[in-house]
Amino acid sequence: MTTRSRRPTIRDVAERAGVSKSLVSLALRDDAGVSDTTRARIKQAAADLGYRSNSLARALVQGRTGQVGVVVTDLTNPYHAEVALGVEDAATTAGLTTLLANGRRDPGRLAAHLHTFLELNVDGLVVVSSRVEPEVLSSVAREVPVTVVGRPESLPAGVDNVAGDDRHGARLATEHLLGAGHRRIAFATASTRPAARARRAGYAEAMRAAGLGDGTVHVVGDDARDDSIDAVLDSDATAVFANHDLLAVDLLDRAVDRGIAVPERLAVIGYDDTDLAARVRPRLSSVDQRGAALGGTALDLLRERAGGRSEDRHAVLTPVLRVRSSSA
Amino acid sequence: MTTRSRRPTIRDVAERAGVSKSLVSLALRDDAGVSDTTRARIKQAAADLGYRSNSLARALVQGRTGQVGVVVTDLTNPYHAEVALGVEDAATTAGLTTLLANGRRDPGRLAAHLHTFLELNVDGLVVVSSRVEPEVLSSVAREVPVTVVGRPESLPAGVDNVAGDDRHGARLATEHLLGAGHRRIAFATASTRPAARARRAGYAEAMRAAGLGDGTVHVVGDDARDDSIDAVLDSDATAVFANHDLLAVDLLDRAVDRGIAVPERLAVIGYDDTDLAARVRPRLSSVDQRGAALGGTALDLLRERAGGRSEDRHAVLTPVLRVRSSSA
DNA sequence: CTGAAAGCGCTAACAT
DNA sequence: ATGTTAGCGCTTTCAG
Repeated sequence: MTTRSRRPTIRDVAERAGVSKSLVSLALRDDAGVSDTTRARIKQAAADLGYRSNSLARALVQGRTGQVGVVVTDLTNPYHAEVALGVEDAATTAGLTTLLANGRRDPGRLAAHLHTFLELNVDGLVVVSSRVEPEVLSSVAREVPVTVVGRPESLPAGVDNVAGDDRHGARLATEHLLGAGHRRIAFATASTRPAARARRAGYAEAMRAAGLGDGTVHVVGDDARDDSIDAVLDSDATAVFANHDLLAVDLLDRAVDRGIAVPERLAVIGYDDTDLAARVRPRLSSVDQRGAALGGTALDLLRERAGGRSEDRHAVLTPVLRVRSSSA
Repeated sequence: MTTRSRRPTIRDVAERAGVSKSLVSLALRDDAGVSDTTRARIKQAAADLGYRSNSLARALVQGRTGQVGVVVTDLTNPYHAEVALGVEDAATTAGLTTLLANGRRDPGRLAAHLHTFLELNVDGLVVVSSRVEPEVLSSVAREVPVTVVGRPESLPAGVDNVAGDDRHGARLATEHLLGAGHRRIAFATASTRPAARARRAGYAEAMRAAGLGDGTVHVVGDDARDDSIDAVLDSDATAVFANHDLLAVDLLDRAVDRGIAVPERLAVIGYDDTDLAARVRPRLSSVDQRGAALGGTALDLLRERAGGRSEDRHAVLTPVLRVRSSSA
């Protein structure tokens, strides 16, 4: 039953069609210079044998694999998954295949995956993580084009980057709340990394523009049960802009527990526009980073590099506000 | 800056160390029969050059790549993502690397990914989907070991399988509701595929055992706004067991909209124990299929095949009930 | 212990 | 239009 026999090679096809090895190669790749009749005969032979070309061998001789590696910090984060899908779509369109690996928020594991991909001779790498050491990025980028999606602490030379305009997104969210008449608007974050800092800056900017000083920033604990979540609810804020959806959902939850009506007594808005935002009650307003577009852009940058560009590019995408009932 | 120079090969290392090509190969793989001093010299030379072996070339000559392909129906489904992570963990432990591809619920795309992986000469395939055509599975399984995770309509010979015990899981859920005193318990599902049928059977079994006949089954529409969701709420049921978490969450939502108290007036329990279950309000009770364990088992089966087993194996894992406030 | 040579399956330059 | 030949980078006999 399980006839796991040796796979037919180009040689077997040649023999069956009664031609030479190289002619088979040409014919199968629809290269010019093969008569129609011969080509038909060869293709028939290949089909008969169930021949499928060995991409390993081809890659070895051509020096390129047509594969791009995507390394993601955390696939269980729907935003990251969305970026990965965006890369995959663009790659498929370009006739490339993607390999995906999950780093689980661990810089060591992330680096290991990058090296595995290098050994597989991928033609390019997309890093959906801001946790990879700059030295690692830069050493990897010496071998193949690399695009980082997101905002790492520092980005070495030789590496491309694409990120959402966090500052602008934060301004959108804050201005939306201001427009609804809120004055005491707080910003809450558990992170102090670059993306969070940019959002904080955008928030402060909008507050200042409205003559409200720098606003109020709450740096909360990572844990939903943390008292710092309560501190936000205990403040006099009538609206809170959370650095990401998960935090916003935690705030929503605590508010429900404590009988604080959302959005009547407290408006809440998140960031990332994950599935969760559209599922919780009340529906969470959120800033959409357009993850799929980020992923697609990352692949474009890779292809530009492969095409010869040598100066670094840092692309920025404009996010979009999705208003739902948590802030309406 | 971007010195994307030719990667050093085993030849360069040999030259630098002043030995022959093959000796480098032996030394680097810690093969016996190389003197310690020579080995040290060779390793030093390799390190100096930043040599990294070309896995393509190695795979070509060895006929195996050390890679297993994982094809998932829908990575945005957290349950599937969990299975994929389980495979990855087990693979890493076994010194294998995993390649991940996303099929987006499309049988055509799923099949295409399987073939891509075959061309990459993976040593085995894990299919986390019940949507791949049996003919595709069986043709693929002629070339490499294949394990399907889940319950496809039909499973061809030559393919291994691992699935949760859906019948048992459904019984657990139903018995839990019975134990809480419920009598009018409904089963709701949008699917009529094998997993759903098995859960329905488990539900009916538990109901009969309690002397409640076959119970009441609602086949609802896929869409949350569908009236059929309301039909469940309008029935006289005091508890509902939903075929999966997303459906359970839709029920929860509609119940909230209509002022139906959960769990006081209606208890709800889901299946899959996704992140969502622990995040919605009220917290959703759910049956945990133990996705990571399913993934790990899938890899074990693959390795057994590679080790020479020729008869098919169908492994079954026992699920676990997670009780939260939606049914307490 | 070390080196030379063959070959994995394919492509591409070079004949014919 | 078709065939020959020389590798891609590595492992693996088989002689020295």
